[in-house]
Amino acid sequence: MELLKLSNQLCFPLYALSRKITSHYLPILEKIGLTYPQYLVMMVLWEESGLSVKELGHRLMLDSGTLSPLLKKLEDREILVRTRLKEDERVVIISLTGTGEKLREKASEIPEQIKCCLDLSDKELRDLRTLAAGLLDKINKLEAVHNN
Amino acid sequence: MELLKLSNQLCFPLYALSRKITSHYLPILEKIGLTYPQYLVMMVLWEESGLSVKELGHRLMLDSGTLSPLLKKLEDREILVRTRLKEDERVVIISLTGTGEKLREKASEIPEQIKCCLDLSDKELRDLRTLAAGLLDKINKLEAVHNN
DNA sequence: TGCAATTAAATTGTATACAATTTAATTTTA
DNA sequence: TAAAATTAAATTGTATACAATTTAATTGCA
Repeated sequence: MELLKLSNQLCFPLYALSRKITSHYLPILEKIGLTYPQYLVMMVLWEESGLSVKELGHRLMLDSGTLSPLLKKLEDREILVRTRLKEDERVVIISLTGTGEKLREKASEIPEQIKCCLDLSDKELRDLRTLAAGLLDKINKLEAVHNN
Repeated sequence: MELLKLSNQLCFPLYALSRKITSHYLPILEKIGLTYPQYLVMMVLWEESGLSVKELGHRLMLDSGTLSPLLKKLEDREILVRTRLKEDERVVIISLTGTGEKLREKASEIPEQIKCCLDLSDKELRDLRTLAAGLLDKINKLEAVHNN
């Protein structure tokens, strides 16, 4: 097998598919005024508000270089607030405002809309999610070992 | 199932996994002085030099907004050249220079190194590639229909 | 033919990603 | 306990992505 062929790479289909799926979110997310990474941040915060930037970054696998400006934009729009933790002033806590909480209702239709517009079967979605989540997990564990 | 939970999304594991895998390429690609998207461009050109920007964009699913500055950087480093097509001056043809061709030899070890550092089994790699490539194909066909 | 529509790249503007550095606060330790 | 090490965010700098616009060339059609 010609290893340097694009079609034989794992990385390319994954990279292209990820971007493609993201692009399907755009017109839908536009209606509630969020970008795709902003939507991911909001999903985490809808599950649990009041997380630190570090914890948010851990769950999304994003660093403060990406999150800081993104969170600032959401704060400007009064979707969330940033508060320094009293006990440790280094830590910034991200909490949803009423506006941010309310956005959840508007977002509740999104997963269904995406599934529909991608026209993938339940099985395809599930298989890919399981496989991707599994590998992600494995890579993360590998990195954890490597860092200790 | 709580549809708005991050763990139940397809999009997130795919997005995170794609970035994670890309990040594993970085230290390896650094040695030959390429970024990840630049490496993808080079893989296409090593297979077939002399493509138009449009065709390159089609194969990589990237538009000229992304490719133009990227190609300019590679041209500055004399890895490729851009030539206007005589028969149609709108078209820019991208051709590898000797330097660009030679880079292939340096890159030939990369797929093996990646496979090794990701520590994924052949089966995992193959399954994910097949599934991702399949879905990508399906989505592309869907879009093709939609645009006609 | 001549001008409107189309097309291919490039450019512009906005929003990530992420490495590396900086800043400020907290811990550790000599 | 005071300086050194560590930590959490923010900032800086570089490189994508991609929508939208612009520019220049080519086609199509009235």
